[in-house]
Amino acid sequence: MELGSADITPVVKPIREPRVVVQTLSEVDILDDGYRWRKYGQKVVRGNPNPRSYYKCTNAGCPVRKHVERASHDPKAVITTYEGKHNHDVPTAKNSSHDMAGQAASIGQARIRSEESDTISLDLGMAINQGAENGSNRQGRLPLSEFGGSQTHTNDSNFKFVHAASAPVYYGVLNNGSIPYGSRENLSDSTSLNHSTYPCPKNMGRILTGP
DNA sequence: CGACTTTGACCAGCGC
DNA sequence: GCGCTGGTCAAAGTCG
Repeated sequence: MELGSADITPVVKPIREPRVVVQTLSEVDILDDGYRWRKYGQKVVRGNPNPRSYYKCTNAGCPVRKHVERASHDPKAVITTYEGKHNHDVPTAKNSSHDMAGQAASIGQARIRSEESDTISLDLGMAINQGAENGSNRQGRLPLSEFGGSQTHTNDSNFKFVHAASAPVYYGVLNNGSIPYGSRENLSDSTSLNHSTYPCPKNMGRILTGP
């Protein structure tokens, strides 16, 4: 549409699967979102002394992958990047008594469907409240807002702030595969540092799980 | 015994 | 063309 066929190079990124970046404050790396994950790799990436772990959904035919890495300066900030969409139900076969699995199933696969753009409908099975985004405005200092301001193309990528169980979670939906935040360090820097004393009521499901 | 984690090696993409 | 970085694979090991 721009110039027809001169500048556009759509072939570069054939990424179809929506990418969802979830940042949580947790002491554990593995966020039990109800699905079964198999670790298939670990790598130390630049700019972050903490290794990044690669997980795949163990369900047959499920192409979902997820990368888990800790923020460089925050041992409690865990950045989880989901890629793909679960094409199966939550395997709540573990113990759906009173565990996270039950919660996730109960709350229903958080279907993040953007109203602004038909981005994704990823059912992560995590406990996510969509309505929490309007109530909390404290993340205004985050670079996310900056991102939203400068990036007028909300169509291509939108970022959402939601509450997962009650832990501050930043939900980023990428439709074009680009990174919403310019520098990850900024994100991590202002993420948990300011939320050291977030008001966790009582409903902290699993995100902030303690030993 | 099965499922999962760990770890090293290999491959592809990108920048210089 | 070369080197670096990120991502994935596969074999071995560990735990329940």
